[in-house]
Amino acid sequence: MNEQVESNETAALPGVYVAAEADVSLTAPTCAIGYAFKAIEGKWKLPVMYVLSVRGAARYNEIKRELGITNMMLTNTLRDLEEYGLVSRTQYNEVPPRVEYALTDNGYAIIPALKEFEKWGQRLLDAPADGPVE
Amino acid sequence: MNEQVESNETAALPGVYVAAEADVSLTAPTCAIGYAFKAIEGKWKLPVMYVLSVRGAARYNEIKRELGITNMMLTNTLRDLEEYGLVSRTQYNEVPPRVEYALTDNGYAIIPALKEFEKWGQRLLDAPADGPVE
DNA sequence: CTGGATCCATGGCGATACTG
DNA sequence: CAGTATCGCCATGGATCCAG
Repeated sequence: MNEQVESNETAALPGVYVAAEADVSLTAPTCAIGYAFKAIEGKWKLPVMYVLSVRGAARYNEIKRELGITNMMLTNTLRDLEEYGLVSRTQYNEVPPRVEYALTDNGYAIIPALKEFEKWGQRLLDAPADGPVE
Repeated sequence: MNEQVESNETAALPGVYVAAEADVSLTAPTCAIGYAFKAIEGKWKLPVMYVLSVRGAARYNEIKRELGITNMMLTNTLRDLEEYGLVSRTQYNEVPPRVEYALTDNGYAIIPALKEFEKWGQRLLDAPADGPVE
C-alpha cells in the first residue's frame, strides 16, 4: 500500500503531549479520559449528543431523521446516555405523545470537546492528500 | 470505511429529498465534525491514538499490552488510522524485527480534542451523582 | 520472540415490521 | 409519534496458528 518512510524524529513534537506520565491505564476506574471514552462508546453517542447540542432539545423522530439512525439504535443510545446522566428525557402527556430529549449540564460540558473535534475534522478535510483513499 | 451514498430517489415518495430535510447533515462529505466522527469510528481508534500521543512512538506489542486489545483489532485499527493518514508505520529491518507506530501531524492535531475529552471525563468523575448507576 | 492472520463464539448494529 | 420485536449480518473478543 503506502510506504511511509520517514525519520523517527517526528515521533514526538516538543511541548506537545497529553499526559505527563507515560503509564497509560485507560481501564483504571479513576482515569478521566478512559471514562470519557467509555461514555461515548458506540457508533451513535457522539452524533446524538452533537444533534442535541445544536438543536438544544429535540424529539425522538427529529433525531432519527437527522442522523438516519434506526429506532433500535436510537432508543438504546438515548437510554445509555440517560444512564450516564448526559441526556434528559421529558415526556409530555399529550395526543399525539411528545417526548423531548436534551443535554444535561454534564452532557452540555462535552461541547468544547465537540468543537475541537470539528476543528480537527476541518483540518483533515483541508489536507486531502493525507486523507483516506477514496 | 465505504461511504454509502443515500440515494434520494424513493419509489414510494417520488420527489422527496431525504438529505434536504436534514439541518444537521453529518453525512455530508464536507461536514467537518461528521468526517471527524468517521475517522474515529470504532471502539479502539481513540484509545490507540491516545496511547501514541502519550508515548510519542510505540511498538505493536506495547500498544497491545497498554490497551488489552486483541491482535485482530489492533491490526485493523492501525491500518484504518494509516489509511486516514493519522498514524505512520515505520519498519526497522532488524533482528528481532521492530515496527514502530507514531502519530502523523494530522494525527497529532487531535490532541486538543483529547485534552478536552479528558477534562470532560474528569468533570463526569467529579459528579458521580449524575453518573451511571454502578 | 515479534508482528500478524485465521477460526470461532458473541454482541453490537442495521432493516423491517409491529404496537401503545 | 414514540417506541418494541425479530431477524440477520458484521464488528468485536478470545484463542490459536503462521511468517520472518
